[in-house]
Amino acid sequence: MRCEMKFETVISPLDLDLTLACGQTFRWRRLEGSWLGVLGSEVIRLRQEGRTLTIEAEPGRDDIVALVEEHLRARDDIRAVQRKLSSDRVLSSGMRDLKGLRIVKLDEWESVVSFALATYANIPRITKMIETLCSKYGERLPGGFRAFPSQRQLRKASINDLADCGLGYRAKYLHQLCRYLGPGEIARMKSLPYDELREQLIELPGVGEKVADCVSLFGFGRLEAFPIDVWIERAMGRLYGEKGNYRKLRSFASDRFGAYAGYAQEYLYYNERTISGRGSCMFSEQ
DNA sequence: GCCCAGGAGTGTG
DNA sequence: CACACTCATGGG
Repeated sequence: MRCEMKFETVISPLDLDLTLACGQTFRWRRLEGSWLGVLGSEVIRLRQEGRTLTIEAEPGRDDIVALVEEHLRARDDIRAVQRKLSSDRVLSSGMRDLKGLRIVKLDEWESVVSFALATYANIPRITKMIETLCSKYGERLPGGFRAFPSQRQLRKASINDLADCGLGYRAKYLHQLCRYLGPGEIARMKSLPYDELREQLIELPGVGEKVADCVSLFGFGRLEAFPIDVWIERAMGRLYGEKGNYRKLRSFASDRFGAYAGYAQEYLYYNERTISGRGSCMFSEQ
């Protein structure tokens, strides 16, 4: 990548490593102390040194900083988030060490595809599936990078073509998604309240409650969404003694975390995955 | 080889 | 409503 444009900005608090490597997004690669990724049609390199975030990109756009700031949700008031969640005895102590972990804002279409593919797979595999899709169907970008393929680009692929990308049974869902969900529908859904957005997402093939909540949170930026996967289910049982079906756990989270349930979920998710890799728990049981 | 993964869809009691 | 079963596969 021949980066010619260079910018600096401050997003605070921010821990780029925590934010880009915790399973919200699957397209950033860590290389020699910086992060390489694609936002829209822009190849971007990010490097954090203290409070300074350095952004490098190809010349061509003058709003690269705004692009990155939107992706990292620079306008989120993390202090307000943590103040609100600090009333929760379980989260209050450990979450201070995670204040640099920010929710990211993904492209809506990319989020639907990514999390529909993410069912019943681990993160390395999800990463590979998406990488293969991008390399086969995404627009060519400088430096051998690829944009995330659009709905129209993916429509050209048959179910077998998609299965050849290692998608398994998910190939059929993606094939249908390309025919049911277009830019028009996405534009319309942006203005819906969360509960209606969620209902309409669940109507899509391959999208159930969990995927709809991931898409609501990461794609449509609804911070009240609380996706419950196996890790969160485990964490809620262990830390809160809370067990049951999706509806019950979701209701518990909504009552407890309210408008910032998405951040609470990210803290719990990070912690649960970390301790399974022989780390120690950041949160104390209730 | 075995186990499990940021589950969804479908059928049954 | 709650379960049970299937789906297809690769990474650890």
